[in-house]
Amino acid sequence: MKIVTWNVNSIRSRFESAKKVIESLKPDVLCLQEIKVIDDLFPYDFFKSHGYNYNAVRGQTSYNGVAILSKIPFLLQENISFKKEARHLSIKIKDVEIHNLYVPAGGDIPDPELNPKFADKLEFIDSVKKWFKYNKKATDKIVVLGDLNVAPLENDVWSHKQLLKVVSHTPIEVEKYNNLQNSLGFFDANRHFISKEEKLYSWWSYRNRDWRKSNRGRRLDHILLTESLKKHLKFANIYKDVRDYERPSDHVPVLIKLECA
DNA sequence: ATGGTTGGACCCCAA
Repeated sequence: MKIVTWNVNSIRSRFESAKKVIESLKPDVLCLQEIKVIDDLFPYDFFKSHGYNYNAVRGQTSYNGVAILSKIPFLLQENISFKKEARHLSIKIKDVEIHNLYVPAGGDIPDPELNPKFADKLEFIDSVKKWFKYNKKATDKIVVLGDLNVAPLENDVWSHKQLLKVVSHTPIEVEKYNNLQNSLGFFDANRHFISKEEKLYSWWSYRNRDWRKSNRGRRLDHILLTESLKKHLKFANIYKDVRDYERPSDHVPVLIKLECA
């Protein structure tokens, strides 16, 4: 089973990119964030025409919004609510739960006292951590993926030193992120295959003339798995070339292959 | 230190 997570930054602006992503990566399950559309206006037909007959959409106008498109039937699970914002969707395929998350970006000022958006971000990560701790077991087969908006490792950003006070890589966020990761002993699918010593990004700002040349990337998109899925994980990759598509999202897709038991 | 760009709604906000 191939599972992809991708922050599309508006699905209605991303048809051409999405078509190419679907045709090249051929995911069985496609988890999207920042669809920026209400449920009624979601492009269900576009995905059906590409073989995704099963969908779960939790949209919102203008901001946020998450969706899961699947070629395989699934069961819709409980969603976490947070200030009426559409940031979580979860499904179950066989005995594997998939949780699609869009963590708040958190604004610019890395101080929860001065910046309510940053306070919300910390609170959101905390509440998700608690939710997993109370509702799930470390022995469950769980995939947590999405735009988690935190680059936890030194080599998840282009300059650890220069980003210590930049929202997405501040010590307080990384601590919250690690607490979430440790809640059920999740491991990082991409770092399972690529050493922590190696630079690895999934996002490059639009505000660069040449994203590839400046290469000031960050790894904000993640796939975390509980230990019981370790033996099933066969492959993980980040598709950097998608950043060069026409009208690209600022995030690129991240994929894992799970060999089912 | 600042500004750079994109998307979606509305005459600016969030990323």
